[in-house]
Parts: sequence; C-alpha cells; structure tokens
Amino acid sequence: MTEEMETAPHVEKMPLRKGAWSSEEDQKLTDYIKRFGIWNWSQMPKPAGLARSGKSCRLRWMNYLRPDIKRGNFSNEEEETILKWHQVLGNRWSAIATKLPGRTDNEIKNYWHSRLKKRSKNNLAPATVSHTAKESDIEVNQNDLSGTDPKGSNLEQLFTDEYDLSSSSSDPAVETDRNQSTVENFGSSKTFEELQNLWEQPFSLEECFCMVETDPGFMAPTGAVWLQEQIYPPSISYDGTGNEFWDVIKVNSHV
DNA sequence: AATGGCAGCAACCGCATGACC
DNA sequence: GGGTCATGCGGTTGCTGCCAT
Repeated sequence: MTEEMETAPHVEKMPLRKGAWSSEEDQKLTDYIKRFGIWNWSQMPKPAGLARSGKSCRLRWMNYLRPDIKRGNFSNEEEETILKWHQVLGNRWSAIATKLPGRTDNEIKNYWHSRLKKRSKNNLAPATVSHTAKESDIEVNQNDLSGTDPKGSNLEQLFTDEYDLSSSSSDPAVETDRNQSTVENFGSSKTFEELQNLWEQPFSLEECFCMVETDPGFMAPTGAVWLQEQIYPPSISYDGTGNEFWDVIKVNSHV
C-alpha cells in the first residue's frame, strides 16, 4: 500500500507539506474539526485549507491537537503502568495507551524508547515491579498468557473479562480502547449502558442544520462519508467545561 | 562563544486490517 | 473472491534544544 492510496482519486493533487506543523495549520485543523467533526481524513485537508495528507492530519490530531490529550511529564504511577503492561502486551503501544487515559501510543512509545527501555532491561526481575495499581490484572494476564500468542483468543477473553463489557470485536486492543476511553472519559458515575443510551439519543433536524444556517462559510462534506468515523461520544464535553466544541461534534455525529 | 554529542519528541513511512463494491 | 480505499499501528527518522567541553 502506498501513500497515494490514501488520497481519494477525485481530490485535487497539490504539493503536500511535510515536517513540523505551524500554529496556523494547527488552528485550521482544530477549527475544521470543531465545525464539521471528523468525517474522512483523506478528504478533509483540502476544505480545511491544509496542504497536508490526511494521514498527517490524523496523526497531528490524534497525537497533539485532541482536547483530551494529557501533556507534561509522566508520573511514577504512569511509568509503572507502562512497564507492567509492556511485560504483558509487548510493543502493542496502542493497547498500552488504553491504560493511560490522555496519553497517546506515540507518546508512550517514545517514552519507552527514550527512558523506560533501559530501566526495564535493568529491572527485568518481576520483583522490581511495584505492587501498586492493578497488580491483580498483571497476575491474571501472565497466567492466561503463558505459552500463548498475546494476540490470541486468551487475551481477547482476558480483556473482555477485565471490563465486563459485551463485545463482538475480534481485536481486544481496539475494543478495550473504545470501551475504556468511553468509560474513563465519561467518569465512573455512568454505566456503559447509560452511556450507550445517551449516545443513541436522537437529535433534531433543526439541531443538525443550525450550523449551516449560522455559518456563511459552511462547506459541507459530502454526505456519503459524513459520518464515517465517530471517535468521540457526542453530547458530553470531554474536559467537563461544557464548551461548544463537543456540541458540534454531537451535531455532526447524528446527521 | 562555539561546537559536538546526546536525548527527547514530533512526524513520516510502510505494512496490516477491515469495510465496501 | 479480488480490488480499492480509509484507517490504525509500530518502527524509524530527523529536527530541536540542552549540556558538556
């Protein structure tokens, strides 16, 4: 698969920028997603006014611009969590990232290579793993995984059991990501069922079109791909501030 | 002050996977 | 079943800033 494959055929070819993102580009991407949500990474850059590949936009959003990204140094607890889960999952960074809300797989991967790798080499003995959070999880994992492929069905069962959430996905990493991020970002006071109900609540047509009416610069994505991706649950603000950003996501996600 | 080495991090690249036709 | 496309993931690269000399 090549990089060109990522570009939809009808998207006009233009020289794509590479390298570091400027603050202006960040703003454009953020503004666009605020308005229209995430509908199709490949086709978003053009209407967003960005000379970037969709892949680049996605990466920038996922690893840097997302409002729920936690920045700053890793805490000791986070370090321990990474070390512990790396013993269980190996280099499955996205799966490990589900254990650290607000941290991206890229960030964890970088942190591992730059700092924890050496520490892990020196401290391979299990006794060096501190017995803090989720120690029981690790024990269960290691028992279940002994002599098995970490990507195998045992792990799937393990993850399913761990969160006690019904799932039809065959990819435990993906599913735990979806489930855990949902639960964690909504807070512990809501059950998964409640959240699902919230998610499934219908929204009025009027609500859906309010943006079109109020925004003269509105440039609607093509309907066929409008809702291709729903990364965030709508209607609830991630940062708890109730800002309009997630209200817009909600509108876009329920057309 | 200059510069060379190094660490940390953002971003890119290539591959895998799943959905759709 | 095979082709195409979009997305996700992990490995790698390269830029930048810091620090020692």
